[in-house]
Amino acid sequence: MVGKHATIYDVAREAQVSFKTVSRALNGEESVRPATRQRVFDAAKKLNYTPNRAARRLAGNRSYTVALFYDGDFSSYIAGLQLGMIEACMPLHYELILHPCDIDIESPTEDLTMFVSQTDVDGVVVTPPLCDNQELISALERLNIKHVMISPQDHDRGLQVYFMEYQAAYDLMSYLIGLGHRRIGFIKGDPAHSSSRSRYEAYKDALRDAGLRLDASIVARGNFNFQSGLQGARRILNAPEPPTAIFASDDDTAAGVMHYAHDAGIDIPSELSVAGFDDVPISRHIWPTLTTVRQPIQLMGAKAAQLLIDAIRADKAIKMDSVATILEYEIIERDSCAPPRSASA
Amino acid sequence: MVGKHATIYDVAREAQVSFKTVSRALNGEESVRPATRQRVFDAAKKLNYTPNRAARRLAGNRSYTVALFYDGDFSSYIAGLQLGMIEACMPLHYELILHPCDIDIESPTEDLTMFVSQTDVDGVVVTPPLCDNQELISALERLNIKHVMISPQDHDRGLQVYFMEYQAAYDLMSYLIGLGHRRIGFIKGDPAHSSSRSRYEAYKDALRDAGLRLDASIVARGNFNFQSGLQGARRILNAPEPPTAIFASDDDTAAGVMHYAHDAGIDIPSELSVAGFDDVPISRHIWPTLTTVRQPIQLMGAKAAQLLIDAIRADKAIKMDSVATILEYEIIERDSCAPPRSASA
DNA sequence: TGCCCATAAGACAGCGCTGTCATAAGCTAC
DNA sequence: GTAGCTTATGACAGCGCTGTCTTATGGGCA
Repeated sequence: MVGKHATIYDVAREAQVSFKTVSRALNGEESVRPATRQRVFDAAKKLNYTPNRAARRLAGNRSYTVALFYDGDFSSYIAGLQLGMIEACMPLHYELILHPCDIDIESPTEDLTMFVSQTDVDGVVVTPPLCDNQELISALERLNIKHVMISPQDHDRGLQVYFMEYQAAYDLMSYLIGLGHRRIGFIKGDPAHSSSRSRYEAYKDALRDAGLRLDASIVARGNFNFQSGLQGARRILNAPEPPTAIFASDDDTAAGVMHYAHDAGIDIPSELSVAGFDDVPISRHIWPTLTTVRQPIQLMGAKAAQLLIDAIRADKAIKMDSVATILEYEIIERDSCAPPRSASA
Repeated sequence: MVGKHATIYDVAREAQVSFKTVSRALNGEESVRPATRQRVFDAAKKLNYTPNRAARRLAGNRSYTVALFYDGDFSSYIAGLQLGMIEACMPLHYELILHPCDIDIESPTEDLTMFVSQTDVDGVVVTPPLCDNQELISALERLNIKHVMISPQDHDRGLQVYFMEYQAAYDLMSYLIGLGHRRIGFIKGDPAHSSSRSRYEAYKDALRDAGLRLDASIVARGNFNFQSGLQGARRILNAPEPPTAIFASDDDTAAGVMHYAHDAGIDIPSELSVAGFDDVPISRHIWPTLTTVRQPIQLMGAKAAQLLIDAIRADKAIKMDSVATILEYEIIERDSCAPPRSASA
């Protein structure tokens, strides 16, 4: 379909060089004289040439494909990473495959190594909580499978992209405390994710640093989802002494909290402030709009893909022991947080 | 990485046949004796053999890859289609590439044909509103690019997957009317989507069939997004005689309507019923939960991919003029709709 | 028993590239 | 001008399959 493609031979003929020189020029190899390279480029452009990927894969023994390995639902978070990765992959002529893994059912390590060997992807981006699975990461290292981790716990190992989780959560707490809140509830994230721990630590530290008491009756377990926000809010808002603000470990959880509050006739933000984390689209669509921390999710995906492809290309070159890209976060103030009544009264 | 793969030659040696016979057996071709086929299968399994995709692509001149062509944001709708497609593609050893297209900026036809020729995907799934772009579809037909349309307007042309849009919207209207509503507002969808038209037609017909008057002051334009729900609600709820219910053309729009109502202190559902369309996740996460129509989005994606791959494989076989898969919809009753006050009073 | 045809299996080329090695061209230094 | 080097370019094989053509094998029928 869509007519025949020009091949490397056509370009070679047009540029009056051997097909091998075309290959070299187009792949940016060193030993091609600038003038020759230019001739090749011109010929390629004239013939509207694009290399045949199947042939490259076969001859080069690489797939020019990377995978996004994730666990659980295809959340907005994963969708964001995917978009970022596509954005980075396209111009480099790499393709992206999604690979969902059910962490509960079978060994994710086996699942991933099988997948890599069958699809021969050149590398993988590993998302939380999989990137904190020691066995999995060790296996990737041992088998020399190129990989980049997104927001892992351990920052001294391998290629990774993250932002300052702890700092961001601490800042958000400072913001709430700055509004005058003295009793702030907390709903934890999925215990399998290391971010859950960082956020909780930040919560505790911020309380302590502000001279506030940690009260277990207004802290609830959670799971990074709507349901756990609902349940957490039920527990916390029915505590003997309910808080004036709740910091939910992510936006979906916060949406659950707000849902419960609405049901219970508790006004947000006048009676209860709610803050989330992530800044996924729902935070702008719920009512009132949610104050949260913006993670640069899509950018993280793009950076991860770049890092991965660089590593693939460098391959035999220097072994990069640990390279991290640290991105910026931002607190997004919206309508779900306000000074507590007591403070304003 | 991950050790060497067995090749077709290894299998051939193991099964004591020529490599060509292995190829035939594994590809399900006719002329292989059952006993031979079995030997080949056993050998393949024993050696844990998987065909090398790059080699197949190169030799077979096919890419074993299909694309999802969409316009605008990567919405939950597109995400759902993608998941369905992946689900169908995986077992058939096909890969999926996403291809976003900005319908406004350049010619989508040129964009798509360029894309197909560069990536040599074997086929494309075309989503609304692109699937109603006559020029685009004609080009695909002319160039003999295999394609499946999702919910197109014209049901007599090409391969397609859809559900009864009009009927679904009509049913939802009947539901609202059945609750006792006599003044029902409507917010249209993106005029570029043919579904917008169907839903609006259904709205008008249902009103007429129930002997109700169509009142332009409670009908608003829209765009299938949160923002247009917000704006539409402002217009409709400030009309001289506001409605007791609003049917929003999709869930995001409905979320916007609910947001506006909350801001304006209008209680849902006691003062205003709101219904959406699609049943994307947000409909369960907003408050109150949204009554809507469930489209089997993921299933549509899966069916589309199946249809597409079947068509690719059939290729030289019978030219299928028009094959449609029609799926079921379902009305999901949640908390955002109730009888109007006047009726209950 | 022998001939013919259908069906099963093999031989071979080649898809469009990349890797490796061989060779030509260009440059310096004497 | 020429040895002796570096650098640019070319020749060639081969990646692991599929398509096409050719050859073996076996069964039916006279």
